Amino acid sequence: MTALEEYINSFFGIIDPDELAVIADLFKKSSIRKGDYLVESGKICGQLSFVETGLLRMFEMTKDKEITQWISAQGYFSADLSSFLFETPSRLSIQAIEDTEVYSISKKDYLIIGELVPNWHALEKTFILRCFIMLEQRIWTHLSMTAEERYHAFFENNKALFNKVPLQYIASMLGMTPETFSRIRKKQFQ
Amino acid sequence: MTALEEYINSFFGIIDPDELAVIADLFKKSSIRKGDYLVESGKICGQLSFVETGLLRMFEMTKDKEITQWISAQGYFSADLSSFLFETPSRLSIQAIEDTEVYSISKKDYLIIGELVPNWHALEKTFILRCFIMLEQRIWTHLSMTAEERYHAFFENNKALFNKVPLQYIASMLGMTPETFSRIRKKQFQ
DNA sequence: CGTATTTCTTGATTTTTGTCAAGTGGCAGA
DNA sequence: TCTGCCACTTGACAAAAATCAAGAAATACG
Repeated sequence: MTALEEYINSFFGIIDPDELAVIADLFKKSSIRKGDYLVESGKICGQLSFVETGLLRMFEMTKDKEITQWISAQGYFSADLSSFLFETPSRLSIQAIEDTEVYSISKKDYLIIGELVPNWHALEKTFILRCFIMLEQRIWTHLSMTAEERYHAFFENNKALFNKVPLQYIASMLGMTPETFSRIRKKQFQ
Repeated sequence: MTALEEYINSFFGIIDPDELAVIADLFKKSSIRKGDYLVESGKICGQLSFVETGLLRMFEMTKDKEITQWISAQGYFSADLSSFLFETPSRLSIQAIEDTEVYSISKKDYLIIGELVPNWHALEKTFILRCFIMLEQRIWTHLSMTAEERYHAFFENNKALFNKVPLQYIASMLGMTPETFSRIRKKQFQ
């Protein structure tokens, strides 16, 4: 199984190998230079992408600052799901934190999958539902944990990110300032 | 259009009237006494329900307290979506805050819809995606707002709830203590 | 290399929020 | 009507987190 096929399997559920090959074939590889955008706020998110190498950051502007919503590393997908599926303007921007390679599928090709794979709607439902569950989990961390607890929970599951991503982005994604993040960090190592 | 049909339409998207009638017919009305449970944590959530009258509260236990995740009033659905769709044990409990009437569909009947309504999978996708978007919006309030701002944002859109729901539940749902909630409230009215 | 820029850290302080404890008021049931 | 819960409020205090300002470290780049 190729790397891309594994990524797809991990989000859409187990797929028949032949069908999986058909689906994977509709994804096209492309590169995004550090600082460039995969999706720009206000435009329609026209593709669903899986990260092969590099890092993507989803963020949204407030009046006075950017708020990072999510960071996608290898094996994760990146897209504004509601913009991609409903074809509405994206509120989020997606930018490459470093040079990044992605496998992307266009909306047109995404719709073709439905014709090629009999069981596609069930897989698609699984995919969206898994995204929903991830967000439920994340809301839970905000309702039940302090900033420090959110830090540790995230650190345990994403140690690799801490060497590669500007920490201010992780701080923002966890709902705290860079200063608070830095102080929690200091405590952790002394 | 019946009330139930309107509730369904508002979450699943516009549905052909004949199909809508077929779907609505699979929902059965039932009553839940104040304090009784629609879903119990650890068991599988076996139905998807729309509230006709009354109030339901979704909550989850931590070591030392209950955290309210959501309150469903008239027109809203209530279920542990991932438990209902994946048939996994529910982490949440759903309890009636007051005597409540719901229209519920069992998992068995829910699956039958797929056979009766050709376009059902698209509607179902819309439904889950809308739930996803609601959670995205909610995470945004935790990343970008203070407790006081969350209070006001919620108050503006849910004024009616404030007369009917024990305020401690709303406080919990917004991620603050009852005391903080009470103080913000006091400021609001003086 | 060295310099500029960005990112991260640290300290001092303020603001926000939580905790603990006591008190008020309503409301249901004996 | 009285009693005993609940839910809510309030005050005093503690803890958590944000802000502001300065400096250190890392990184990018000529």
